[in-house]
Amino acid sequence: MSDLFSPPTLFKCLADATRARVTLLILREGELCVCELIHALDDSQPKISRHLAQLRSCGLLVDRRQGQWIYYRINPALPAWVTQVLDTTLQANLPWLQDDALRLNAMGDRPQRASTCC
Amino acid sequence: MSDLFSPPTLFKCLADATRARVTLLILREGELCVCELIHALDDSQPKISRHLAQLRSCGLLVDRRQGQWIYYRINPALPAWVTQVLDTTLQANLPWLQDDALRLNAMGDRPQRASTCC
DNA sequence: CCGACATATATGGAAATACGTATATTCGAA
DNA sequence: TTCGAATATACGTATTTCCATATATGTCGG
Repeated sequence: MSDLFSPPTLFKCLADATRARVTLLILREGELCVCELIHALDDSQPKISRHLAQLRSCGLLVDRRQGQWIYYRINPALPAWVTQVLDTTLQANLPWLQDDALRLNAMGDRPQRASTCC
Repeated sequence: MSDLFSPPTLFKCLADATRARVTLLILREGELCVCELIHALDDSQPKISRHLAQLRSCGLLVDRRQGQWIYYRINPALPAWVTQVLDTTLQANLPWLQDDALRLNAMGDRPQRASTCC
């Protein structure tokens, strides 16, 4: 069911700067919640949320709720070529992501993931 | 100078079905002229031409004129990651391209490239 | 130079997309 | 069950993108 990806379908998901930044930052970090993304991208909540919904509905991202937070990560069931495209793009564009990554790291009060606590 | 490619810039170029088909078919075949693309995609001349202009102006394709024909190929000076994204996408989506490839192969009177004659 | 062919561009309108603002939903704590 | 925080969605609008039609440009053969 992850073979709904034709090339233009995938590329449309990533053709918007906000969606590309969100996707690559999540790939880099493993998992991020919405408030972390809002902070890292320094953008409005509805804007981030709308783009997350789009990435979720096209199958690139999956979410899980933990308490009041909703965490997004790359869909682990993605076709191999999609994963490969994302990896290649991330590795070659780390500088492009740097500002977002720095803002993320500078963020205080980041919520604890279940996996990192207890 | 080929580093004008941020991720969303590249993905925007490929986010349209016509442009993705053109790009991947050219990558598969090495070089194609406009009339071959029109035939392979079974689409109108202005439509193909407009998308070719877009792919050329964003730097993905380069063209050369030979007589009355204009041949397009992948820009050989592309950043490595872009080439890698294109290769990965092509290899995993050959079935998606098959109809276009079949129409191309079924085309009679294909113009001769300079490299293949003389 | 002229006509035929290959390709490119201009133009106007339709459809898709993105955004800001406002509002709804969901959860946890009290 | 009410409040506040986190997140999602609705709605109206501005912008972008795509297309079809018409026209322009450039090349070749005569």
